Amino acid sequence: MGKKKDAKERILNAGLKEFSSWGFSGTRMDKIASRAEINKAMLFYYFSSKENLYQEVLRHAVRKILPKIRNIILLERNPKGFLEKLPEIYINFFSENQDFIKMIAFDLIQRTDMIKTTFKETIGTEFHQGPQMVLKKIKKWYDKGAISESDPLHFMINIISLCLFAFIARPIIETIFNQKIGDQQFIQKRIKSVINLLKQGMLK
Amino acid sequence: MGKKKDAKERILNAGLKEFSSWGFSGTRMDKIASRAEINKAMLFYYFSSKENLYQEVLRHAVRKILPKIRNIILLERNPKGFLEKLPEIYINFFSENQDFIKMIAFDLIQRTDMIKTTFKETIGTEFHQGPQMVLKKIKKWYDKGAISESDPLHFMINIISLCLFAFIARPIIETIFNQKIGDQQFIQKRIKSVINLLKQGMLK
DNA sequence: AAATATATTAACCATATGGTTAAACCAACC
DNA sequence: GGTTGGTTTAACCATATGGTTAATATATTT
Repeated sequence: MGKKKDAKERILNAGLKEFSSWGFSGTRMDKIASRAEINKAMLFYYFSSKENLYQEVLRHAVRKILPKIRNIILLERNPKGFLEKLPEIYINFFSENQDFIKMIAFDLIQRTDMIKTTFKETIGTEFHQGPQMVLKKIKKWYDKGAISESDPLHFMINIISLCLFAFIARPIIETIFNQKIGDQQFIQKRIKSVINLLKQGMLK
Repeated sequence: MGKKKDAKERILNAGLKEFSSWGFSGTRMDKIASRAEINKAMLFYYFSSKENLYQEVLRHAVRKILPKIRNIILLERNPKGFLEKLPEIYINFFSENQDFIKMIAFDLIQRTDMIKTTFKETIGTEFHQGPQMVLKKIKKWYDKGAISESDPLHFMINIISLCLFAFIARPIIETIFNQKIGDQQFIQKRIKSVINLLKQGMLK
């Protein structure tokens, strides 16, 4: 096999790179083909359309993150552990998968319906009632007096915002504040800062 | 005048709407034209190219937010006041200018060089050494023992993340957690939650 | 009112782009 | 060695799209 079955995989990788750099409409099929070092017709042979290739790439990527967070988010029974472990996992994953993040970010803005569908599909099959269960768990923590944020939704938004945003807004942050982001030092500091803020700010 | 000078303004508005919905390459000049209710040739008559129109729209939008935050960010001498006032201004502005946010968000991902230039231009002329001064001010607060976050950059990233992210990630948050965002109730709660978290988490 | 400058339009153009096709290639099996 | 089924390619195609042009309408100036 070797070369043969590689093609599909190479296309998916090239697709991720291109789509995450240029968005759906900015991406050219020719460029994906040349990046994957195959003839353009192969794209359509394996994936039938740009739209479809895009969805496959997205699915492929979404499936990568879910298993990583599922265990923490569902199994952790203690708010302190939750606020210590989740940011580290999120931030490390995001900093290691910036293409993925960019692609998601594009969808957040532009192709909202599609990403809703993709997430529903993927969450539906692999994640079940996850999100609702998490909200319930957080509510219980509040009722027991373990945390100070009364609204579970904002509790979660706070965490995700602090972990993700820096990696989306990276270029502008670098420009405005004239500092480099993305090296290991920044990431470690980011993890620390987020965990400190969350624990001190939401734990009782 | 009336109808006449309107055209340019109408084009800029239509441009903002279209560019923020579809990104640069996803936006069609014809659609901008029809939204602005003018002939397509007018776009090129006034703005000479898509690229140029895009930049004008972006500049137009960036200039709107800077004055709003400048005073707070430069004049506020007290960390408590800073953390109370900034989130409210940010979140209200973002929730009222979602097109603007979306357009910026596109640039953050896709056209990083351009947004760097635009910001440098606009900040350069209208904002001066603002960002550096803010970082210095925050450093002083830390040295005086008024705040617990030692890194001024992360201090600022924390604030902006918490204020902005929800409005970018809105569709996916709504999907995952099955809740509606964007109505007045959510915004008020968001402001409260952010201010609480920031004060409790970063003030000493 | 004539002349001049500005605004507006319909019809075009060149090229880029997603997608197709028909033929060739190649491995495995008989 | 030939047949079969998947894989790969070069050459095409139809259409969409950014951009142009030349003529016309509308103000503005003299």
